Amino acid sequence: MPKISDARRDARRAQIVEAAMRVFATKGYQHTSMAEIIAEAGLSTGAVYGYFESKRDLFSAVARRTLGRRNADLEAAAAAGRPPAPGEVLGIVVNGLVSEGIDLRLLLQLWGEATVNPDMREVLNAGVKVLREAFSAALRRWFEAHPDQAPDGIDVTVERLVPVVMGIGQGFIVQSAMIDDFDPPAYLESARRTLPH
Amino acid sequence: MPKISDARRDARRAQIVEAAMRVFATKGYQHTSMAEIIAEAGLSTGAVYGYFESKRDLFSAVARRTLGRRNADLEAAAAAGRPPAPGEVLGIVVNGLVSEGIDLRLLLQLWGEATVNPDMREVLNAGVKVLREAFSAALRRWFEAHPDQAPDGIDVTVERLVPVVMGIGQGFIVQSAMIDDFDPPAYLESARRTLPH
DNA sequence: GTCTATAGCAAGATAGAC
DNA sequence: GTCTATCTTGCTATAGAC
Repeated sequence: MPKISDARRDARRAQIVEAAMRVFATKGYQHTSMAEIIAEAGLSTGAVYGYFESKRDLFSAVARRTLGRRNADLEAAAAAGRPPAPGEVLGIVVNGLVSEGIDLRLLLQLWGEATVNPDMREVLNAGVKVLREAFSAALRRWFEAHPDQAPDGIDVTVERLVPVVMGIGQGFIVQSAMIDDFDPPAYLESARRTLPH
Repeated sequence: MPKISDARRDARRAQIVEAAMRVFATKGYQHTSMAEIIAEAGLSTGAVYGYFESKRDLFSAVARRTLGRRNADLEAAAAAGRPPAPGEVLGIVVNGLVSEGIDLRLLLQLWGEATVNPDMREVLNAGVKVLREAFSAALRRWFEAHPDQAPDGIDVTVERLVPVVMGIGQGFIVQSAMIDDFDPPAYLESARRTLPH
């Protein structure tokens, strides 16, 4: 029996998650204290702990949110008109991240944490699985329209290609977060040329 | 004026760095305490702090060492007989990492730390710059032997391709460290097919 | 549900003997 | 140069009032 309306509860959760994302992005997960998130959200310790039982739990909510949105982008793209080529599919996801204002450094921190924290790893694996399906669906649509590009069969080709497309996307994130003179459009353009098109 | 021989000093430093790498890899940089590294190295607090002034400094030594070795692999490959194709160049670097027993999770943690720690970021940028040159040299050799694959000119093609090749490598590291059912040989094989060959 | 105050703990780094 | 002992700081999470 919730003592406040679901809507109000969800709004509070969103308020806290968004505050956490801002602080995590600038200071990093590990270097962010609960006190900072609490201050950014404009709430009190007790209030925040009423919604999230630990810093880890909060981070995992951030991960779920981000992965869910990317998945939605891909499904929208798969449902739209002309099927995008592999490089364009990649562009959709990456640009979705960027245009939503997600600091890509946050993703690197998320991955780093997952290497060490089994809970986090599980959250990411579940999310990646869904994302991989969405990538597969999007690529399959394109290869069905261009069967000459898949001499070994569409299913085999798609299954083979998906990890590399995702890998190029992960490379984008790594370089974008880490390299001073990284050139995002040039990277994506080169990915487009390299992947089947 | 060193009070012990340079050789002995270097050996101690290596001993400490190697112990740190082992602990960082299994527990993660952030979750590793100096006490653990010190125990793993079989030394005392004072001894370790005599060689590295902070945990961060130690981590930065780990980064320098790892990047330096990869660079050496690539230079060796570039100097060897038949120039390897882009996908093979990638394989050389990745397999170098793996066969040296480097836990790839360590690299993700390294990147995560670099997003937040300017000193670390600088170390990595310097290393990546060197590594990028080595990649460029290796790819250039191959395109010089296969100019038909570079219709826009070798220099342009190489410069365009290097970030994506590195990106695919970074994707390998991310997926390898994070995804439960990742298949490394299949990934590398697919990369070989996707890149010019 | 939200607040303030603080318990309780872990960890990085230092001091000083040998 | 290396050791042991410990100081100091900063943080997560809880307790209890409103």
